[in-house]
Amino acid sequence: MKSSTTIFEIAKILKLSPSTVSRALKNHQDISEVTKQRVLELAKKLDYEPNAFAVGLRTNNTHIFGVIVPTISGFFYDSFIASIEEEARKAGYALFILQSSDDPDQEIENIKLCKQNRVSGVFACLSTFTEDITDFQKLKEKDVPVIFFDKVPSQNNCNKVCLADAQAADLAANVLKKKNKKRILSLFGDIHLSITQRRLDEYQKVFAGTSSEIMITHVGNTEESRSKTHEVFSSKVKPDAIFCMSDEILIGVMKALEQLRLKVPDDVSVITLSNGFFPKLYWPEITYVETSGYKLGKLAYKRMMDYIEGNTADQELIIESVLVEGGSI
Amino acid sequence: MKSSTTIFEIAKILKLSPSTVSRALKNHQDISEVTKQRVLELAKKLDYEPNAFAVGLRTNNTHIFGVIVPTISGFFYDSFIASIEEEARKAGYALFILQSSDDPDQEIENIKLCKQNRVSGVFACLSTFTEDITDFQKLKEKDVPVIFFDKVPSQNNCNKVCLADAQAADLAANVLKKKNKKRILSLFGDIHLSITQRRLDEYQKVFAGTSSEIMITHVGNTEESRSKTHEVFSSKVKPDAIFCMSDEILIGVMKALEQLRLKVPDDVSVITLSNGFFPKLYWPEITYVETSGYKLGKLAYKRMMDYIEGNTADQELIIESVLVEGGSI
DNA sequence: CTGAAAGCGCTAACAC
DNA sequence: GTGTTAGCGCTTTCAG
Repeated sequence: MKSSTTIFEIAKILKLSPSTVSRALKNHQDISEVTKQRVLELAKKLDYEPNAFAVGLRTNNTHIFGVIVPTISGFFYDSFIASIEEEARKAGYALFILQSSDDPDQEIENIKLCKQNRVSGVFACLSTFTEDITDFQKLKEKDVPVIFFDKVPSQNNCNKVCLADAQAADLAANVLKKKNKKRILSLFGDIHLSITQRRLDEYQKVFAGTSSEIMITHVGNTEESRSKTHEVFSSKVKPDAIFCMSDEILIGVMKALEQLRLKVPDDVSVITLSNGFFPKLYWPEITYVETSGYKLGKLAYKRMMDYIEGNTADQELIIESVLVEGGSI
Repeated sequence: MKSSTTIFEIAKILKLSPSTVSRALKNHQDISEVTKQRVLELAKKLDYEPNAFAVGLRTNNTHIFGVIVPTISGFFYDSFIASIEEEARKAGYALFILQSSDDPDQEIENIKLCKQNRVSGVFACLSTFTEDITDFQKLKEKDVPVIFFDKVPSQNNCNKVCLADAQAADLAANVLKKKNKKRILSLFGDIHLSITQRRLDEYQKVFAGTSSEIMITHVGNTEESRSKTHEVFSSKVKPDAIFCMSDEILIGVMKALEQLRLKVPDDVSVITLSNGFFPKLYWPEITYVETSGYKLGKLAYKRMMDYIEGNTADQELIIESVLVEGGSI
C-alpha cells in the first residue's frame, strides 16, 4: 500500500504540531474551534485515515473482536455472526472472523491470530472435538475477554452463553406427549456431542414411564437422516410422529417424506428444534422449538460489553426456548 | 490486554540483541543454529506472539484481506466467504469481514475500516444501491488490490470475477424450450438490479419468435414469490413450467406448490438458477443451473493472488454455468 | 490553548 | 554471526 496521509503531514502544512492535530482530530476540548475546523477540513481533503497499527501499538486497543466458529456457512453460525456484527458496528467495533472447520489444531491457530492482532475480545464456539481449552484460558489470563457460545466447555471457570438445550428438548417432547403420540421416530445427532447428550437426556425423561415408543436414532448428517427416515417408514408399522434434534436432520426427514408421498400432519406429525428458517420452507410450516442464532448473538454481545465494563465474574447465560406453532402436528 | 512477551525481553534473558532474536525467530540464514534453537525454545516457553501492530507499522503488510458483502448470512455469500477463507488460511492470510447491509453509506464505512487496518487486499460485492465506486478506486490508487465479485461495477477499469449470469439464464431457458414448455411462469428478482436485467434479457432472447408464453413476473422476496405462484396457479389455465431466477424465489415457489398439492414434475416442471443447496432439499431434486458461491470464491482468491504477484491489468473473469439435472422437468 | 518529546514492538540497513 | 540504531505513525504526559 502506498503511504497515506499522516498526522505529521497535516501538522506541517498547517504549521501545527502533530499532537495538536491528533487532539483536534479526536475533538479534544483543549483545542480551539478554529484549529479544529482547519484540521478537520484538511484531513478530509487529504483523505486522511488513522493508521490502525500505530494507534493499536500505542493504545493497545483495537476495537476488533475475534469470532471463532466451526464454519461460517450453514444453518446457524451465519446468523449468529450477522447478529453480533450489527451491534459491534454501532459501537465502533469490527469483527475478525475465523473458521476452525471443526479442527482443534486450526482452532489453536485461530487463537494465535486473535492474539497477534490484539483483539479486544473473542467470541468462541468450540470445535466438535476440542477437549483442551488451555489456549483459550491463556487469552483470558492476558485480559482478553473470552465469551464461549453454543458449544461451550463443560468446566465452570469461564463465560458462556447457551441455548437452553435441555429445556428445548423438554418443550418439544411435551408437545408430542400431550398430543398422545405413541410411536415417535426420534432423530438425534452424533451421540458424542454434549449438545446431543443434553437434549437426549431431557427428551427421554419426559417419556419415562409412558407407553410411548420413542425409537431413539442417531444420524450424522442430512443424508443419513433422510435414508433412516425412508427405511423406517418403509416398514409395516409406521410411526405417528417424528422428532428432529436440528435443522440438518429436519431437512433430511422432509425429503424422505416427500419421496414417500407422506402428508404432514395427516400421515405423520413432525416437530423440530430449529433456528427458524427451514421450518418455514414447508407447507404446512413445521412446528419448532426455537434455538435462535440471532438471539444468541445479541446475548453474547451484551455479555462481552458487560465484561469489558468490568463485570468479569464467570457466568453462564441461557436463552430460553420458545415454541413456534406451525401446522405439522 | 496485559502486555505480552516481547522480542526485547527474550533478548535480555538470552543476552542477545533484539535484532538477533527477530532474525532467529524468522529463521534468517545469518543466525547460527544454536542461537536459533535457544531463541525458539524460550519464545515458546514464554508464549511469545509477535505484535501484529508493530509488524504492520514497520512492514506495511498485514496479511489480512478485507471482504465486503451485503450480508453474511443467507444463500450465497456465506459459501463465498468460506471458500476464500479456506485458501487464504493456507497462505497465512486472515479475513476481515464486513457487512454492508445493502447500504452504500455503510459500504463506505467498511472501506474506511479496510484502509485503517491496512488490509493487503479487498474482495468487494457492491450493495444493491451502490452507484458511485470512487471510494473503492481510491483504495486501488493506494495500491490496495480490489477484486469485485458477484455484484460488480458496470465500468471496465477494475477487476471483476462474476458468474455467467446471461449464460446461466440462456442454459435454463433452452432446457425449457427443448422440453417444449408452452406456458412458463418466469420469476425474476427486482427489475432494477443489473443481475436481473442480464438474466432477463438473455432469457427473453431464447423465447423470441417461439409460441411459448413466458409470463415474466418480478418478485422482491421469497414471500412474494410464494404468493404470486399461488395466485397464478389458482386460475383456470395453469402454467406447465416455472423458471426461478434465484434460490430465494425457488423456495417461495416450492412452498406454494406444496400448498396447492401440485406434484413436480407431473403437474408442473421447475427449473432454477441456484447455489446448489436448496434444489437438493426437495424430492424429486430440482434441476438447476449452478451459480456457485464456492467456485466464485476460488476464482476471486486466485485473481487476488495473481494481482499481488504483479498481474495488475484489469480483467473480468467469468465462471461458466453448469446444468445440474434433478428430476423436476 | 499548543508544542516537545518519549515510546509502543518490531525490522532492516549498516556496522563490526 | 551478531549488535546498534533509526524509525514506522500515533498518543500522551509534561511543560509552557
